[in-house]
Amino acid sequence: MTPQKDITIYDLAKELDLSPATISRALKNNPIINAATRKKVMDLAAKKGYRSNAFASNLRTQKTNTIGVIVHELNSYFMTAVLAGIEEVATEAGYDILIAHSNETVAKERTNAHNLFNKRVDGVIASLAYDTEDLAHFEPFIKKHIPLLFFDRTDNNIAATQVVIDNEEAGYIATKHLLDQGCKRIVHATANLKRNVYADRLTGYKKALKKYKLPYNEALVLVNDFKEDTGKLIVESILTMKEKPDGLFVTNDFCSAVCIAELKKAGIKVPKDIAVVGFNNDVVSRMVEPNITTINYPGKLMGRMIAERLVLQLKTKKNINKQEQIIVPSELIVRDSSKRKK
Amino acid sequence: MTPQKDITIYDLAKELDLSPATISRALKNNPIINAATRKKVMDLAAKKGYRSNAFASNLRTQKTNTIGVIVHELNSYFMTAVLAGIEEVATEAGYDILIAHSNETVAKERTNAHNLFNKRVDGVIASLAYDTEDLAHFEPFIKKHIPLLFFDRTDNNIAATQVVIDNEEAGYIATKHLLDQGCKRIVHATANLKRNVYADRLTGYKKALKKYKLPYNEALVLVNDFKEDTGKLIVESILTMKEKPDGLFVTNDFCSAVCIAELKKAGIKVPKDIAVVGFNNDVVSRMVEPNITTINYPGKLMGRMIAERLVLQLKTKKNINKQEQIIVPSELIVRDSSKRKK
DNA sequence: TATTTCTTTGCAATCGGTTACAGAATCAAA
DNA sequence: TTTGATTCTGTAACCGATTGCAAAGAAATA
Repeated sequence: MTPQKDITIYDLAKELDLSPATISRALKNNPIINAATRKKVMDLAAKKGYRSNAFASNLRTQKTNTIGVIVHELNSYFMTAVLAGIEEVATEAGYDILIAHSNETVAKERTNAHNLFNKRVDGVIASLAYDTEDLAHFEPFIKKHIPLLFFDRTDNNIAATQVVIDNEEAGYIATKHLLDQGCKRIVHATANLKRNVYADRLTGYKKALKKYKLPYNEALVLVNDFKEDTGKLIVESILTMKEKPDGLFVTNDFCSAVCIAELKKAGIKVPKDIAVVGFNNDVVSRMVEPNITTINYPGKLMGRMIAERLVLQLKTKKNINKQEQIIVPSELIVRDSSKRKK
Repeated sequence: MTPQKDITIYDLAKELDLSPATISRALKNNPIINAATRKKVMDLAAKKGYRSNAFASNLRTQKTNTIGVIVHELNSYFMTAVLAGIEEVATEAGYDILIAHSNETVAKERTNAHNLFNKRVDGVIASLAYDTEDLAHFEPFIKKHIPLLFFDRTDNNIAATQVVIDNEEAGYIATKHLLDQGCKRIVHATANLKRNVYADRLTGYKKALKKYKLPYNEALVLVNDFKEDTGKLIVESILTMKEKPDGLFVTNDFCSAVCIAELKKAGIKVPKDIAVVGFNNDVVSRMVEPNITTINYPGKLMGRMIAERLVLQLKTKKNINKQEQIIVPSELIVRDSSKRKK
């Protein structure tokens, strides 16, 4: 029971009395090789269970056919959808993907970036962590002209293609919806305003208020992270407000679900007393009672689009690390958590 | 703006007038190299931004320092916790991890296994997909004496270390809890009985009934997958039963959450009319109303344990692909969805 | 038959790091 | 001063696939 040894092109060459060069060419369907020879090689390779040694190949060709993906989290419907989209396109184009998750911390994001750089991925797709401010760890890719693209959580201070939704518009629509339901005092619970997504949604929120000629009140904007007990904190804040709000726009479905549970515990009716809108259309938004009104955005499509851009950049060597923004559509899905009018 | 060229040990060697061999040794902290020389090399390497070429190294050493992890899904708290545990231990031991998700299908699991095999990972940790029956795609690892370990979703027909909870015991405890709450007619909603986890939980369910001298009624066991609308189907089945059940044991928290929502829609009170117990202690179990009684099991610990075994096997070359079972503790967490007694 | 062209295959260098073995240099002991 | 041990560094082969160039053989043309 000794371990099975790997078959190399040299083994095949010896057995067929050909040179390794011919074997190599035959295996890659190089038309310069005689069809009969090619078939012989292929057959023997299959029979012997030959598999190409990627290291040798990568070393020689200086390519890895691998795309690195850095995500800020894994545990969400949106992210799973994005990954699925990326995978589809990448696989079709002959690339493997390498997933690294930064778990919402720059520290891990930095490590992941270094790792992928050392693994010499051919391209990188990333969504920034919660607290990333300095993007220096992405510079090496740019210096080496390795395609680097961002989706969802991005930053305008880096030369890269980005695939995003129009967060300002989404924030505007969500807020407008609450206003249309008759809300006059809307709490906006969101996260780190250094992240584009949250900053833009806040801008949209402000814009909607302005449109309805309502004053912007900073005290109604609650900035937190979205840890598990953040919902509790938000509701506590709400409960201590002298003038009670009648609307709540949370930029995260998980958190809005917790908020709803906490509000109910406190005897506040949703949507009667407070209408609630979340963000992301996560599965949880359809699980809690009442179902949560939310912003849906197409994860899979975003994944596909960004992977397509990347593959195109790799094939054409054009537009690599050029600042460019692609906006995909998002939509408001109205459910019971915000319905106050017929 | 030409892309930055990579620095190699040859570049460093030339600049320091040393041989590549010395550079290689110095960079790996080989004590045979004079401390002063080593420092010189290290300093220059840092200054020049040298990074080792893993392909060259892997090619020569026939090792990748990479562990492949195949998970059946990504989008759950449990899985994220397991991955975090694996990552901690792996990183500490100098291994990278490579995540592949099979999205609950054998087809992708097979592809992933082949991919990891071709990437020549040093070891593999896997949790089986929903419909995996034939395990042939894992055989290549065993043939090559590459450590292969399973967690959670496993199979007894393959020679591998497995880290699991005592699913039979968990099923027993969950059922017993419902019986203790006065339930007499308990529906067991579960999934593919070919998967150990579901089969064992059913055994536990049966055992509890027997203990309480209640008859086992096959009509009360509903086998489905756990797609998004499965909860709806389960509740529909329940609604059509002539004798209404008073207990529901679902082996998945997401699904049990949907069930609760659907039951409520149908005017059935939880836990008064039907007491519900889920499985996994997913975040959602604390989000829905009432909070769901569930079985908690330690994802991070499982991740750490299995990675520790793997690292040990890699270091010692012992116990590779030996059938062995490690059981980690699980516990019932009682919440409102099942509480009918004080 | 001689010459040219085309097809097919082989030679050998290359990618960058590792390591067994040899050899040089230093120092201590005889 | 010689010998032996010790410490440090270098030489060169190797891992396996790729590819520019040379060359052999076959076929076509003169």
